[in-house]
Amino acid sequence: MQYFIDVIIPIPLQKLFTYSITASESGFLKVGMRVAVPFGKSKIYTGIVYKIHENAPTVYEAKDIQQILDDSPLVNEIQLQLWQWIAGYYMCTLGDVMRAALPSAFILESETVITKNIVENFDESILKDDEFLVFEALHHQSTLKIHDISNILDKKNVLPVIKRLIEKEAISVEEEVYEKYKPKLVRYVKLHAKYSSEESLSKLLSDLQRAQKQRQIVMTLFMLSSKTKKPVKVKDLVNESAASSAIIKTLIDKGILEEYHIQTDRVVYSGSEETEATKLLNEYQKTALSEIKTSFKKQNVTLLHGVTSSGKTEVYVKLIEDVLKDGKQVLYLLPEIALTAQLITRLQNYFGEQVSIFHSKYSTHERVEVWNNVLHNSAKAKIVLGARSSIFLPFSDLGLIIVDEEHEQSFKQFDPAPRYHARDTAVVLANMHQAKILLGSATPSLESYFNAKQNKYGFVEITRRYNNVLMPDIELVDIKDKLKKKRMKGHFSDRLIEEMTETLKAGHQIILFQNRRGFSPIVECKTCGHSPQCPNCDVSLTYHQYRNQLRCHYCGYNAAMMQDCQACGSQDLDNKGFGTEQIEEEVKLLFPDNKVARMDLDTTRGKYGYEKIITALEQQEIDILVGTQMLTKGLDFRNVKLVGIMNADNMLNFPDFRAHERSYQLMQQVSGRAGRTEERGKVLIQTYNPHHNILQQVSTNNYVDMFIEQMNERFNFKYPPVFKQIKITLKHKDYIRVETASIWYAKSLRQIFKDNVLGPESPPIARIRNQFHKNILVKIPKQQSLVKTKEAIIKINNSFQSIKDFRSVKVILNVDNF
DNA sequence: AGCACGCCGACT
DNA sequence: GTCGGCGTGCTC
Repeated sequence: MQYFIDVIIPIPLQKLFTYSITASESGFLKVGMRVAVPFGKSKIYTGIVYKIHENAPTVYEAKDIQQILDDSPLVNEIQLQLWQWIAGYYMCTLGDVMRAALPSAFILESETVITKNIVENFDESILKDDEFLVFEALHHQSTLKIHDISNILDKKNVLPVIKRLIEKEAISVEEEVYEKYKPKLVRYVKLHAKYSSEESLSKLLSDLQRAQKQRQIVMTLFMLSSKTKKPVKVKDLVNESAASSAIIKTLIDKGILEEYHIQTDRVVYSGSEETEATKLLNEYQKTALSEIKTSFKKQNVTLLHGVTSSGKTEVYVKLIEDVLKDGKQVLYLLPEIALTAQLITRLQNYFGEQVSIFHSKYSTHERVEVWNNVLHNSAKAKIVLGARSSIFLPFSDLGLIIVDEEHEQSFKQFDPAPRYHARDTAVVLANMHQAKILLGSATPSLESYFNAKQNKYGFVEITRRYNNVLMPDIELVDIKDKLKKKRMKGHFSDRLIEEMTETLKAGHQIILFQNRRGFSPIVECKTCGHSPQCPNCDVSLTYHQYRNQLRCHYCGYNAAMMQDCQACGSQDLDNKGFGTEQIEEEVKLLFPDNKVARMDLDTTRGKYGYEKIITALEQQEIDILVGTQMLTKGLDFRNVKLVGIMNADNMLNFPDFRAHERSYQLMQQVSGRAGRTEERGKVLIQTYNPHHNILQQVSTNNYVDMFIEQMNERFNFKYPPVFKQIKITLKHKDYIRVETASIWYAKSLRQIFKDNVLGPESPPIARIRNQFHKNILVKIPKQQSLVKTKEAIIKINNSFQSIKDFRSVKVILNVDNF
């Protein structure tokens, strides 16, 4: 009997690959284990066992696997089921999903290792110069990597050289696979066992009379171990005795000390051992909690619509407590940026070391440890607090998923496939586990609210803020009118300056929101009208004053700011539009006595850049904070009393069918930062169009009106959530080619979907990173089968790929188009 | 996606 | 004449 396995390989290919295994391997291997398999001429990849069977492939010879990498499955059956769902729903391959799901340390790669052949009297004269350099290097170093050879020869393509050396039998190559994850070992020392008796110890100490330093270390070690009754780390010993590690090494070499290693977790909970009792809920929270529980009896999914600062987190905490009592796991999903120290500490105070954190700022080693803790259902990972990718962790017994800030678009992965939405995937995951899932937001997405209204989801509301603080007072300021009456100072209306002055006088803090970073998005020559463009993208370059640079926000291109116009040489340059930098500068001029800070992508680059600003604001070292939408994410600043939105129009006019919904959410969320304790907060929104419906709805905090009106639009224009949609983007560096390709694609789609195909259209930014884009939209009515629609699109896509002129055109399928 | 094979321009 | 550019095709 022959045995085979079907394997998922982390490459974007539709099919699984079949390898042959021995009978004993078939007895050992289980679905979900990793195997290293040879692929192509020389590569070795990590694959996940998907199926074990006995059906020999007919049209090719299956290769043998190279080795088995696990002794128990790394991925469980539910996960594989979820992967399958993601690949199907989001139209990508299992390989794409595997790449996104596994921490990269689990995906081993092979590396070519070059060694010298042992040949007597090798004739070096047959080698050419570069070949000799490599050969010579192997005298000093037993093995070389491809990368090393690139360095030695100082060129990129070194394969021909290696090939010639192999032909001349000077060297040989081998593929080496290695584990990327290394458990963290901490070095400990103890006194050698032979000094365990009093007698031998005192002899040792007298022997060391002449080596005071060494004696000192032995004494310190003695002191430390009797004080803590725990093993002593080398690091602690060094610190405590103020000795160099060289002396410790001497002692180890002399056989006086003995060193040993203990495997340690990288992520260690450092809080106190005791956990706090959870807070008592107020009556609104209590009602919400019991309503959620009732709703969970009927439905797995419930939407919690709680106004900003209504204390949703406390409600989540109570729900988590219940689930933990049943011994089940909890997943708490948050947008990356809202995953702040504030919230983490809060949860750790309640649940201690049962909380694990999982997000992209964590190193791959730390992620492996969280993965393993979840896989073994360890007590350290009963609650996982994480960003979107934590839906891929190997949960075996999930009882509850919480998706906080459920409206956040960052739950949708954009660039590499799988382009999944973590909230929607979490709903599917919860169903697979028979778990409950709670979606929470102060400004729910139309999708979720619609589902709740259709009774697809349960629905619970909290309409009061915690401590009965009033919702902020929102005032719209007409800047068109202010301009006419000459009541603007730069980008500040007299009203805003007035309120700011008053707030500062009362000792409170201010947040100013401007949804654009940099100093000004367009630099224009006043003489000839020329403005510098990005050489790779169809956008104007944004001027960044702090580095005196022009930068492209799409590809990262940058250049020094020029002194005069590059087209006509005029020195009369003008800045059009404004960003956070410019606002910061104007504030500094208007309020020279107050501390101003800025929070955007540019000031939060470093690992703790973000945290630093938040802490400074909390400790009231900052009076006025200027920032982009980063400011909106669930932060709790007690002393902020005024929020200013510098310009509401640029977000409202954004060319996207969700722009109005997003503007509402954004403004409502920023407004929510004002007056979170006792006193009522104030919000000023500056706009050219104060009669805009969205602004009216924001100022009256009328979510339902916004929902009804937007749903009408979505209905009229056949947009989600009324219709489903799939966006198809084609990219190529040659404009003519994408254009012909997209016309062909749209025509084929129209043959099946008729009027429900839109485009092809060039997006507002037609070229990014030297690639021209074309979009085609397929609208899918509710009654039309989603599965069949996707099948038809895949069929068209396959025919498209088989046309050789189109093969170089990149196609991106974006399901749901968030 | 890699990576090899294969066919044409710019350098010794 | 070679080096190296990227179009084309395959990977169990």
